[in-house]
Amino acid sequence: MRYSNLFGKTTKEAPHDADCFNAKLLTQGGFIHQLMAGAYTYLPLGLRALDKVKQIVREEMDAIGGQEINIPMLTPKKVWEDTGRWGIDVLFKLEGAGGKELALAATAEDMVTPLVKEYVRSYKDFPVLLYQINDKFRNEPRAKSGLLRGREFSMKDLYSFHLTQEGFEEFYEKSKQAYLNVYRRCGLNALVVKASGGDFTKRFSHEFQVETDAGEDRVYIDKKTGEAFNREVVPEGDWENTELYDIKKTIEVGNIFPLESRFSDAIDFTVTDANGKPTKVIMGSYGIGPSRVMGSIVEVHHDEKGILWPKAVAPFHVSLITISGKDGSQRLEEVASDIHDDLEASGIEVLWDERDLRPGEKFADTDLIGLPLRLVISEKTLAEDSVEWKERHETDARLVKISEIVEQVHEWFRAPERLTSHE
RNA sequence: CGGGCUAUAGCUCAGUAGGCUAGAGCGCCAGGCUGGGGGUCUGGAGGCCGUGGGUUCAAGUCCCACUAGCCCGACCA
Repeated sequence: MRYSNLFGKTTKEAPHDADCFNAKLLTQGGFIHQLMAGAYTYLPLGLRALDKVKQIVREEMDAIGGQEINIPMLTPKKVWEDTGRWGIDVLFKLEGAGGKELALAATAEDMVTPLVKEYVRSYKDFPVLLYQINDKFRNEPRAKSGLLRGREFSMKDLYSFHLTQEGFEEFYEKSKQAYLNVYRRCGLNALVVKASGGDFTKRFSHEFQVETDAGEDRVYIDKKTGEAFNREVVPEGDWENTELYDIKKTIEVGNIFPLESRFSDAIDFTVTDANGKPTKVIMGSYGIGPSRVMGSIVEVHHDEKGILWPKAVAPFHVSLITISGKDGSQRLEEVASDIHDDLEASGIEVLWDERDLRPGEKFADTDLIGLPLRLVISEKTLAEDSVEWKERHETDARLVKISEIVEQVHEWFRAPERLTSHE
């Protein structure tokens, strides 16, 4: 893609009210634009990054047997009443034609449970593993921190339905692993944290937490066992005991939740088992917010110049910069165009900055946007039949022969990534 | 939902004690020089000073209300 065709502009100055790195850098880089508190428009760059996160989540959910569906975000009052949740305060309520009472989906147990009840005919249809990736709406009293806490945000929610406790437990552990795969692939190092099961269950639920200053949570890591706990399950009085716990400031990037039969009971959803006896349906819910993950990646991977996207979620893989003199040479254009086309043809996404700007401005922009590999072609490099190669996390550049550049980019693209934190 | 801060050009901001015919930098438009880290010169366009009310000879500036954004807290199944 040619930079001059890209919708969205970088800005030199940060927005006046940007507090945290993700809001500041994503806005400055032209990834997102705030519509109101807690709601952002994704511009082409931002949407590309978000879609990559979603795709990783999708692949990992498919890998553990999840099937993707899409439930409307506009929902009738009845489903929330049936589960006893019409009154929860984060629900956005609205009135439809004829005075119908509606709500925007804040989560989907209330819709997915009756759906499964209707389609399941026999114990042989179990387990059922359904997920969706779409926007959720929560009327948060206070939206904050860019993409980290919005009123409309993207969320993948998976729901599991089992008839046996063992079956559920097995899947629950599998999902934990799938979640860790998602974070690893996104360049995040997530802690598995025991948290309260809330009203639904006496058991622990599990949160996935990433260490960052922008986070609003605290995680307590038992110095003896290495186990991590959410504040709500740390014994009273031990909160600030740094002899017992390592305390870390974190952002929650996902959680998995044993629901037992909280929702299936609410709508009398039981199934006759092989012995002809009615059996409770055991559920679990598994949430992960791609938009919050995207914001967290920026919080963890940035430096004073801008973002450092991990290869797997970068909006483009390669930043190709041409530096032309006053009268740009024909050859410069041809070499760049060939490299661009060859790479794109093999699935490597290239943002070609062919704008007629001074080099410094292009370098500043590409550092801000944070694509993992930068290639520069100028009269200087052409004189060596070369292209300049510099990865975003490196300080020094080197020259690569034009004849070898495409193959070397392929190798780089396939190689496992060395991820470092830049906070 | 309590407490605080903020609102002036597209963006970031300045605007002293009420005297404004409202400024700067960046960005934008036209042109010159320049061409490997946001360079430089000349000219230009661009404002209901968040909204409504009040005080005053006079309000961007003071007072009240509202709206919006941000921060702290509470909340976050």
